[in-house]
Amino acid sequence: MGLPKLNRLKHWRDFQRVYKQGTCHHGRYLVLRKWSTDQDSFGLTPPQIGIVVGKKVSKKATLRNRIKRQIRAILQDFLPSLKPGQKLIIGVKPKARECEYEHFLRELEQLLRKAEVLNGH
RNA sequence: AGAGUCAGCGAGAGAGUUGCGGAGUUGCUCUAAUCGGCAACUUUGAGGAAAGUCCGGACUCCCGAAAGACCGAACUUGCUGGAUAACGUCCAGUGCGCGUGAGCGUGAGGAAAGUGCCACAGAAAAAUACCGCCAGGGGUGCAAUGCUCCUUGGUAAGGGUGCAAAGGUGCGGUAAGAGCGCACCAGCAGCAUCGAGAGGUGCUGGCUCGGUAAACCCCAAGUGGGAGCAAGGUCGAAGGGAGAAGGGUUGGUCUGUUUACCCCUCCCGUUUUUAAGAACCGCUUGAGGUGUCUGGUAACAGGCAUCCCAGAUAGAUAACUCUCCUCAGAACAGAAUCCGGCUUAUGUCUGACUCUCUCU
RNA sequence: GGACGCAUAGCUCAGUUGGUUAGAGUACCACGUUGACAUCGUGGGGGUCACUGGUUCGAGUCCAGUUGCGUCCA
Repeated sequence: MGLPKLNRLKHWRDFQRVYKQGTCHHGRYLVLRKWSTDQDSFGLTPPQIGIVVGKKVSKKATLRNRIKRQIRAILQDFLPSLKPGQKLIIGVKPKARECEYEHFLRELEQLLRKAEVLNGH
């Protein structure tokens, strides 16, 4: 994982919680799911992000890994500006098979703004 | 120049910025202490197939008195010899087949131990006589040694059928024919010889025998069976569910009232069990790489020197920029306990060799 | 990661020890029945037996490899 350990979403239960209770924002190639813990409480955990690339995107493990890495690399830049206490899942749609790095960059920026996850907006 | 065969290297290289996994050192922090957390530095970080899971092992647990010997069953393998921990793998050789050739392929034991099957067609699918050919006998009619009919026997030349028809071709021979005889070829048996063996070569003999064993089977060799690192083991015990017996208490039911008994709820500790989750071990020093020498045609083995080279657990290699190489820049593709193979997917380059054409 | 199973008509499935032209139901089409439709009856079309190679005279079936889909195991 290109992300620091603190910012990874690991537990199976956390994923379930985000899927059931979180809000959903669709893009063209990506899906962003968000679930915020009590925003007022001061148990400020850092933002945790998980990336999901299903087998429907591609059968090849190398291609799936490549997409994950590219998304992680983009998230590097956004990490400092994320609000704490949030859990995010980024899903990849099958259309993203032929996508380049720049596509992901634009799309992610849009989604993050839409979901109001960023600080100072 | 074109077409082709075989073998091998390597899996773009270097620099910078941001960022991640492991290991080590130092500092800070936490704690009674260890563990842990953070930061800095150093070092290291996917493959030739990591893949398919098709074989063979190592390792672990279960079954088993034990897995030491023999027998049987079941399964696997199948030219010969060797290599190996083992193998369905590899090396060398033999036979057969393909190719003009370099070379390539080979599931290649036994059908003369037995059983089954060989549809349709055909007389017959393993010893058979339908048509035919020939001979003997009889009947009928005619001038007839001939024709026609019946019957007995001989025959495997010819016909047609079929994937396949009883060794093939030619000559002789015969009533007609036939390995009945001869020559050559093929096959079988025996002997001699060469070879470690599969087999090769030569001579002699009698004249014969369909195919199928990726049908059952026979022979030879091998394997205790089953599950697989999500195997298996250790630590810890906060909280949850269920059952058992015990104690306490509240409320309800019952009663005119009280006590005892019974049912449900709650609490307490004891014990058994279950599900889910977490931590650690297994977890990487190995039938290990690299270099060199020796033995061997080779696969490979042995000696010496040297090196330590991923160990993650929602799972680490990315993004951007520049330079070199190139006409242009890359294909197939991601370790998950570890090895030896096989198979499949694939881009580039180098060398050797073969054939064809053209020129000198 | 490991252990298994399946693939036959548009769909759901048969297909015994290899054998002649691979079947059934449903769906589709045509005709009949009806004033018309449904039901019903008759007939018809539709198959790379997942793919590739081998054994065999002959493979849906036997053998080997490939592809796709699915199940189970802490």
